[in-house]
Amino acid sequence: MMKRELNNSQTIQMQGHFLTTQRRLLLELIRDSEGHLDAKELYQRARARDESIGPATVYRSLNLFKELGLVDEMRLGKLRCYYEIKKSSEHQHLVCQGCGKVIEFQNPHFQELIKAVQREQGFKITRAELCLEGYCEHCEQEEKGDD
Amino acid sequence: MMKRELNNSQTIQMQGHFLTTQRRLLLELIRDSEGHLDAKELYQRARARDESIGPATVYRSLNLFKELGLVDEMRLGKLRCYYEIKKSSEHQHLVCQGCGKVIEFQNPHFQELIKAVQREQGFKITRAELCLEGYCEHCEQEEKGDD
DNA sequence: TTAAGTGCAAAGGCTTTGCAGCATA
DNA sequence: TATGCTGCAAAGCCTTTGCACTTAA
Repeated sequence: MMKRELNNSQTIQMQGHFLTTQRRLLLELIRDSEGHLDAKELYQRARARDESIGPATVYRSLNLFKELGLVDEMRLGKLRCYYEIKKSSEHQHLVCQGCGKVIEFQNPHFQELIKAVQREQGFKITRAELCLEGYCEHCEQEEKGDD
Repeated sequence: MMKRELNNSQTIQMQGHFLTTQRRLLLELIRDSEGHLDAKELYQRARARDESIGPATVYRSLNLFKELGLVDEMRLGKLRCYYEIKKSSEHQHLVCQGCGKVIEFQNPHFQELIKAVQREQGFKITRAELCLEGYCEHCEQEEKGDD
């Protein structure tokens, strides 16, 4: 298990806010999770590594990270928000309803779609999020078995 | 202002559950809103027409309607859930961040995209929801003015 | 050093649940 | 009429806020 330290660029990105032990931990956890954690889960993982961290710090940090543009907030599956370190390249998410696995993907049709809607509806689109749910190959097999 | 009554097909769709005064009112409100109400807003509108209705009834009814497949639940904009009477044809939503207007649209690229992802990721997709946010022509103008 | 950040606990929203009375099929 | 539904109130979550203490720059 790699445990890279957050580097100086992270400090710079804090834009004057302190990069505290707690914030560093939270950023590490978000990054290491490959981006599919909700606030509650993040709190639990943080707690496992720092007994004294409180939920308030988690929520405050998430809000700060969002504000600074360090993490993206996504609504996948049910109603929960998931967080991930902001990436330069756009990608969308696919959630397996069987095992909860989250897959990231990119597809040229997506950009096509955005452009088309922008043109046809006369909207300037600022945020586009695609929520796909379904069953991965493995869970699809199991589903069939259960019927 | 048209105020069509819910017809018998609605009764049938209740699948054995009572079509009570409250449920009829809620379904009417959801339908008349053209589908972009969250639970709180629905409660307020219901309250305006029936002083005595409580939030519990609204939430219970929404859960029932979802269960029966009478309404669709969508996550648009912030984190709120919006409800609309289920329609046969698929459509997606576009929210204006300026005025809150919700536009429904369909675009062939969307189906293309779903098919492509299904094929490329080996997923069986069961739910697909596209969340677009931006500024409509009118609000885009105002934005420019404010800068 | 000192302003910003933290933990704790309490408060705030929204949603669900338990229960006695009411209304629909 | 009898079960299911409702309203009320209380409880449950998740998230935010206030305050005194701590800590990073």
